[in-house]
Amino acid sequence: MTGKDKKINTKSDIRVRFAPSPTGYLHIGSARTALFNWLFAKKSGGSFILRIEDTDMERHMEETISLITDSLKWLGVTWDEGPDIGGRFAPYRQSERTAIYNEYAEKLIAAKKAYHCFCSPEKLDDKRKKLAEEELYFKYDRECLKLTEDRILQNIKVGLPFAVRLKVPDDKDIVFKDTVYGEIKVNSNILEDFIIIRSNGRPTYNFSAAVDDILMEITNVIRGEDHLSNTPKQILVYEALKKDIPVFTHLPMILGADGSKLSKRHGSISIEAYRDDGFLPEAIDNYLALLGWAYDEKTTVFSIEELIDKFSIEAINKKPSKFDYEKLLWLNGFYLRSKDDSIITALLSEKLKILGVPVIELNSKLPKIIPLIKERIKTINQAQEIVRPFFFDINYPDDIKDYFSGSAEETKKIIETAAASIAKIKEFTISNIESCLRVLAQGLNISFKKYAETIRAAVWGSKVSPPLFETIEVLGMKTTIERLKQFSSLLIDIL
RNA sequence: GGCGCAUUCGUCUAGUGGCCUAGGACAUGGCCCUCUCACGGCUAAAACAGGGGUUCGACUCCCCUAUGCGCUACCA
Repeated sequence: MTGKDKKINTKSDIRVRFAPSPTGYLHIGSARTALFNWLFAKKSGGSFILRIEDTDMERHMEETISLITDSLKWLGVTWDEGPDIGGRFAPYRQSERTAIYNEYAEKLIAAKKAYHCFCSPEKLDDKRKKLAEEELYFKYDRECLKLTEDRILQNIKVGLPFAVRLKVPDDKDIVFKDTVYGEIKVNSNILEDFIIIRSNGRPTYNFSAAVDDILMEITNVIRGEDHLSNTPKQILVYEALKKDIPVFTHLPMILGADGSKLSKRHGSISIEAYRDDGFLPEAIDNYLALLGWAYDEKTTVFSIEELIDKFSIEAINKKPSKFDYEKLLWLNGFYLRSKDDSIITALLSEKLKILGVPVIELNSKLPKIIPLIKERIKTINQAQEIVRPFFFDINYPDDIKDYFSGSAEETKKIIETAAASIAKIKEFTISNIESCLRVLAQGLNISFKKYAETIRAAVWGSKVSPPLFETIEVLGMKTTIERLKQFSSLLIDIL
């Protein structure tokens, strides 16, 4: 309405959460979910909560928690409350909240909205299988709902293991409005009395997530579309507890290039892997934002600030998207090109140090090298490859003779004249190297194109290289001449 | 099987009944720049899943079909 109603970047009561299960690294899809939650929180001036959903101790792997938090931090997704920093509603690990879930389950039992179930998983399984043979679907038959109070007490007393089931109301339409998918209506009859507390005392997902979202005062639930079908169950928990439901926003899935669920078959799917492969976090963030969201009809590049500024839940679309590695690569290259040389230098230095290049050599060469390769790389790892001949001896490939088009005689002449003339250059500058080589080519009446391809093969061992004169300048007179001679002797063998 | 959701160029998408001869980006082809490769510029090819309605008019609304995906666990 009026300007003062606009609440951007001021504190608001909006509270969102990212709730990963620590079963592995942070993958693409989860990262997108985290990003959208974070963008929404930033945009609305709300709080972003990190909660670890580790209720299944068998699947849970402790080490992966730091894997996930490290990746989030790398992406720039920061949290206001979480397991490591605490907050008003601590603890933020569900494994530390078992007593809370049990307390709420007890309340529900007392209110006759949930009940003890002594059926063993094996027994249930048998029933399921039997019905499956007739192509029928098993829905829990409420056997334990019929148990008398005395019987239940007796069972508990003798130590019979039990789970707790939520009593799902009969024939009730569960309706909610998803901000992306619109109104969703499901009849409760298709739902069984699902388990909320397992026989080991731990809650199941649909219960712990709902309870925590209530307790942590989550206002907006933003998560993957795979949870859309679970939402009615959680709403039932909200209703049983007499609480208002939050605003639900489900995000379309991210699929592999072939349209199937994104998996290792499709290449790297962990954020960690992209970091190791030399991607920039801003490129990943930007790319992820484009999956299921668009600002207008032409903009594709967004800085984090622009993303926060322009992001809106309303603009999220419903269509599942396929992960396009090529486009990510292009974006990363784009960001790399826009970066200050010093940033690329720092990133590349790290990689090169590991390969054993002395820091002093790095410091002297890299400032000259970066401008030469900046427009030729899409990742830092590609930079590492491209830059190799500047730091290590080269091996000529077996098909090296296909790299130049002249005759053996001609090639030999080119190499020899070059070696002799280059050795005489007084000041080893780019322009002196250029004029030296151009004069040589002219003198031999050879096109410079052809001349250059031969020199390139000799000093770089490849058909492609960074710009020749600049490359030679960085290599230095000594190395250049050594390579020309090395190449020359090789020529004798292959011609 | 049941329930739910989706369907615009190869891919990400714009499009909310006439602005659409459907726009942009990546990828692809061509041209230019050029010592190679890139970068950059120009340019080309490329889509409304199918069938019914509704309407003067449908990419846009409704129905059906097809296809895909998700949920249907004492996984999350």
